[in-house]
Amino acid sequence: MAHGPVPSGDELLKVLSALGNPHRMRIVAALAEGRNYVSALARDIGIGRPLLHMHLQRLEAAGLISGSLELSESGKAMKFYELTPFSYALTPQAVAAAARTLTEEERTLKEEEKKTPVKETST
Amino acid sequence: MAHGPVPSGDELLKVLSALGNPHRMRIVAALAEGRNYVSALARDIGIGRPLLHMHLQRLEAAGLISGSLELSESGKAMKFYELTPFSYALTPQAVAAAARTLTEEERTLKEEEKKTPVKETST
DNA sequence: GACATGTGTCAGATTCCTTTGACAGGTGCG
DNA sequence: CGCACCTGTCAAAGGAATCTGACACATGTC
Repeated sequence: MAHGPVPSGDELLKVLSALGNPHRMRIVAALAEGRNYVSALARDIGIGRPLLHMHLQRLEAAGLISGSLELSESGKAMKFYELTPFSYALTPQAVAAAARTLTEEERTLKEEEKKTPVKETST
Repeated sequence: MAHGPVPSGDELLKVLSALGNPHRMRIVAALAEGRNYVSALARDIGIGRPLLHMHLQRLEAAGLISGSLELSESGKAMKFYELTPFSYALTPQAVAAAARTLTEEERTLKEEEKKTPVKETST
């Protein structure tokens, strides 16, 4: 969590859009009381597993939570999620600074790629 | 700045979803350099007036900016927008606290209320 | 083997958000 | 009056995000 000073535009955008959802806020709230595994978490919040799975991925992609697959003593595989101690200061200046580093509009980027020979993606 | 300590869930949700958009972040960035009126702002950012209008309303609804209709010396009506000095601390605890005060999907709630006399909860 | 628990993914339906173009005013100026 | 600038709103289209049900797989227990 090294974004105390100035997070990049894309990073902040990802965080904000990830947190700007009631279900995901509740997930964070649930994880704030301790780590938990998917099924129990789904039961706890009251949503389906597939849906929770999607929200968890979104939160993890934003770097707000992290999941680890562990084995219970009984031998069953269980994926535990816990939240990452993040900290963002939301002020006009911070948002403005981040906005200036936005590389958004991938569409525009792709347009550029069509012009520029984009040397394949390491595949 | 009336939300230093603990913003309500709905308020924080509105703020986060408002800021979680590249165009709106850019709008905040543009307004950070000073107040401006709609048409000029649209030209400045590079989007259409109707679209900008919608984003401005979203930001204003979240309490992040404020607009005032003024008259230029020539007599033309121009709507100036300027940003409000907001400040939110984005931490797991803050989000968790806000999430607990979240109003349940008003839509679903209303629907349920109309059908069933609400007999759940209280567990 | 049947059952309950855990994991994950998929396709499809839905709903929400975003975006655009056209429209309807208003004013001042040549 | 016609042009340029300002304001606002509307409906339709497009796309992205959300949500659901069904599926496949693994494990331990009865």
